[in-house]
Amino acid sequence: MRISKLFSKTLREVPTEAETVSHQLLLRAGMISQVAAGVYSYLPLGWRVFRKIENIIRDEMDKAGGQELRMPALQPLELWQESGRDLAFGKGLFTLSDRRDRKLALGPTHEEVITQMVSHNVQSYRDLPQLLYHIQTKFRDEPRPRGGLMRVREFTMKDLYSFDTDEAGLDQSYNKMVQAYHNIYTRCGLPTLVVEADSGAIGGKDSHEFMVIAESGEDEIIYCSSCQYTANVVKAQSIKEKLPEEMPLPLEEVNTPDITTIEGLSNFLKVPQNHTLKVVFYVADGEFVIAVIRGDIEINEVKLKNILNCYELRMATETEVIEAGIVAGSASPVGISGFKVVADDSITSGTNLVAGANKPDTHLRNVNYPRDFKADIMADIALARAGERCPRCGSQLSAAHGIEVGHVFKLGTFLSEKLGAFFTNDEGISHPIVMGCYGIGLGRLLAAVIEQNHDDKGIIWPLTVAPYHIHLCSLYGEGSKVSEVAEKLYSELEAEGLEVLFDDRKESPGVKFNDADLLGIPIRVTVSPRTLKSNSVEIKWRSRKESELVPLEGIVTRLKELITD
RNA sequence: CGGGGUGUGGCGCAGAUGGCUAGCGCGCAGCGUUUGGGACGCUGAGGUCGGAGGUUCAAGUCCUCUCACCCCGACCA
Repeated sequence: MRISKLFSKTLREVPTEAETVSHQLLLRAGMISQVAAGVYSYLPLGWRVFRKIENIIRDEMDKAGGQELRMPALQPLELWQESGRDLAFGKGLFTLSDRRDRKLALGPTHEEVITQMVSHNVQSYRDLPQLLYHIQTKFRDEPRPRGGLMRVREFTMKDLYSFDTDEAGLDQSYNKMVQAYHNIYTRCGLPTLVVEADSGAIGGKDSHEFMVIAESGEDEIIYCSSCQYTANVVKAQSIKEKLPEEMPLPLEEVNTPDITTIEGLSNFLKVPQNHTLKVVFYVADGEFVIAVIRGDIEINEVKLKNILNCYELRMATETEVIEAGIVAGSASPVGISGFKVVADDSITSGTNLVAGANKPDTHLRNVNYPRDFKADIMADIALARAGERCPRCGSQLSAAHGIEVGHVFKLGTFLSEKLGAFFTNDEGISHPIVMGCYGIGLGRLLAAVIEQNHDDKGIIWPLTVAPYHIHLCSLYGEGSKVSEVAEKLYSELEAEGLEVLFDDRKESPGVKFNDADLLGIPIRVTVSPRTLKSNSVEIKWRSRKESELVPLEGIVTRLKELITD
């Protein structure tokens, strides 16, 4: 490809809307173009990278025994109502009506479609296991698209679904996929971490995410460097410090003027924060819920949501709290009734705690569980934090940010049961098929590759996903011998099937080199009067600092070797 | 959805107290001079100032409404 003919242009200045590195570089290199919030076009160079990633994924899926098929983006809404997941996805589901006013959804994922299809095609244990996948556009009405390709509303996902007769089979399929995913990321030049994850709207039991560690990542990972425990914060656990037991004392009211925060309370009464109780008010699918936790710990809303088994969980608004007759700032579960109380198990340790008195400017000393209040649900709803101790080995936990580039789920049988995907086993008994699902967002993966492979000048593509392998630069070309040599080299390389981007423009060396650095093609080959003096060209890897002069003779085979090594 | 911010040629921006032909840099086109890390000169093209309504002799500038986009939070590949 000649740059002089290339549709996209590079940008000198960083577009103001771009914050993350990959977004800036994709825009500057002319790889993508925004159409609406969270909706992008891929321009020729970006699309080439996309297709390379797609092919790597396809290759690994096929190697793992996957069969590629293709399901539609447009799906009947009924299917979602049948599985009940229209509620789980909520507003994230794009819906529309056809001319007969039949309701349709743009698929945010494809479990329903494939499960229904499998229910028609699989009757016997002899038909299992199956690994089916496709690479298709997904639509999700994200509350907030962001970071360029990081989080968009229309995106391409590779999703594979496994169908097995039992848990052991599922485990096998699951492990195959985990291995295939590792291969994919490695081939894309991305080191990833497998972390324990929450399954969210997808549902199911075990679930792991593949994370690329990056400052710009949206996710927080809690990990233990001594025992390899790694989990998404929303899932992570930590050991809660046990507090010494004392003799329970009688309840005592204290006046606490204008004290409404745990910190203020702790300072005012000279009581450590871990000797206080914190209450937070939520609305879970319309029901008012009180969450109680030790004052020094934060509530993990994902854990809370899972315990409550609800579709929508949000903090209660100020008016809802007032309408519930609660004194915010001095609230506690002591002496309050009519609400569901969920308590973190941290409150079972420690005695004589300080909690609100449910009266303005008043708190209670010597609150003891379960003497003074009861919880409807007692569970772990705490947010784990770096510095706390590992639930597995007791060492100190650390935290890092990550980009979620893949997610795998052991779904089990809840969907096959709902959608009627059963098989007959060798004893003639009908069983629900055991399912798993495995997704990779291609655009996000592409962005993550850039986040991991760039410098202040631009992108540094790994050879495997680079839009082209060779960036051929001719300096001061027009009408000279340089042009003759470069043109000849270009056609020879193309004839050999090498992927070459040829900068044949009438631009100064500075412009060409800067563009080459920005575009990040792995090998730069420069032809100029200077190199021709010694009958050679200059070869420079984008990833390295130094360059070398290489004789023109045999240059094509030399380059071919560089690329295949 | 809550909070913050921005909309002015393709890109980045400037346009106090309203004032006459809306500027600058980059990019783009033509000509000339340059030539290994974003060269220089001259000439030129390109703008419904996000949109609608209003105030005024006069609106990019003031008022009302609205739309879009970005960033921070609650969600996900």
